[in-house]
Amino acid sequence: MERTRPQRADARRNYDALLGAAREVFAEKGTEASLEEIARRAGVGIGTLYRNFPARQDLFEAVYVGEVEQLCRLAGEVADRPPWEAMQAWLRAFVGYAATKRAIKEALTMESAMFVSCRADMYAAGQPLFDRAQAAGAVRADVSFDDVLRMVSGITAGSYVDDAQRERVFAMALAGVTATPAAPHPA
Amino acid sequence: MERTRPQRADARRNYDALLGAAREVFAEKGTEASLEEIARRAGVGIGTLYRNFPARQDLFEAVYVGEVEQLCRLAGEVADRPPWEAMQAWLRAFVGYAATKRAIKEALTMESAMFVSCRADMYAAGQPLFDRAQAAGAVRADVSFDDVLRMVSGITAGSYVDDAQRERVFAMALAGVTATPAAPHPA
DNA sequence: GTTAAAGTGGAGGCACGCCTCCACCTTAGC
DNA sequence: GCTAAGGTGGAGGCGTGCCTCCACTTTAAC
Repeated sequence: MERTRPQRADARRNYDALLGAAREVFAEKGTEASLEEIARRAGVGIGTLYRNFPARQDLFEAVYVGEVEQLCRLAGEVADRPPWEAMQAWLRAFVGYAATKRAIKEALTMESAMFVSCRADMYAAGQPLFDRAQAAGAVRADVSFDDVLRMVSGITAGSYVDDAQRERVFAMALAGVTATPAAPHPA
Repeated sequence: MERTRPQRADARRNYDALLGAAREVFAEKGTEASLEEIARRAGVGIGTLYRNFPARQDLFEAVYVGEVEQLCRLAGEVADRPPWEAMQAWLRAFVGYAATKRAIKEALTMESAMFVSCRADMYAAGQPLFDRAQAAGAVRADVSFDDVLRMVSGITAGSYVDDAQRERVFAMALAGVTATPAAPHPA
């Protein structure tokens, strides 16, 4: 955000390459991914990575901030759609961001100042959509926004046979968000 | 199963200690946990671990086999309860086994012969409960047993504020299993 | 008690990731 | 073109995990 970027052209190119590589690698391997692999993939030396991002946390935060900003923006864009449709669209975006895909579960419990603040922004953006959907009766009354977000992260981080299954499972879980609390006991 | 156990008393003690430690450590750290930590926690040398379990896979399988057997046994025990109640009880047990808790997601896609066979046993045990619940109308018709298992593993592997939230989220997701496919669009 | 078979455990070689440091290369301003 | 400030990248020290190997210890059979 207010991170001072390197000035020289090559420096800036490297900075961007690192960010891109980090986005990819974090998406594939989670927060614990090797920094050397990120540097390799960005085509820069490990020293350059450390010059730009002294700690692993700094790199991950730089990626994460971008994702969160997009998510916040999206919340505004879908606000004029019907409550449940808007909520669903936002949740889909929430799981869609590659950088957070494998790391988002871990991110939900990280403690650094920037994480706490980003999480607050993200929740602030999504919560109104949730409240509206709940008020409209599209979401059961006994769950919180946080519950839904964690459920969705867990499901997304899981492994599936193919994307169709992932989508099917996601839809099934979403149905649980809308369903009435007491599960039916037919038979 | 037909694994030949060490004969000497101390050897057997060590074998059991290793299995117990592995169960704990795999539960906490997933399949990639450090074998040296397992040996440390079992109070034996790393050499002893390798004598009993030449490959990481062997150790994990030894733990996993035990869990799967219990799960298969349980399927028989709950079979006389109402369809949905039985299914639910079994799913709870499925997520409850500590050893697989963090590792189960990974285990679902492992390729070794023993994994494939264990998975087959586990599915064979759970599938009838599922089919019965589906036939009774307690489970929506457009999902498979595999879908549900993967959803449940994903949710279980997630992180939560406390156990109450984990339970709440699990229940919410289960409601999705029973709900009708078409999500309501009120308002 | 003796003894040989069984079992032990940790040192050590290897690989890899973390992070620091600095000799060298690039850039931009002149 | 020249040059110094800015930037680079990888060698190297450290830690940790993997796995092997074998001198030593323990067991149990006699």
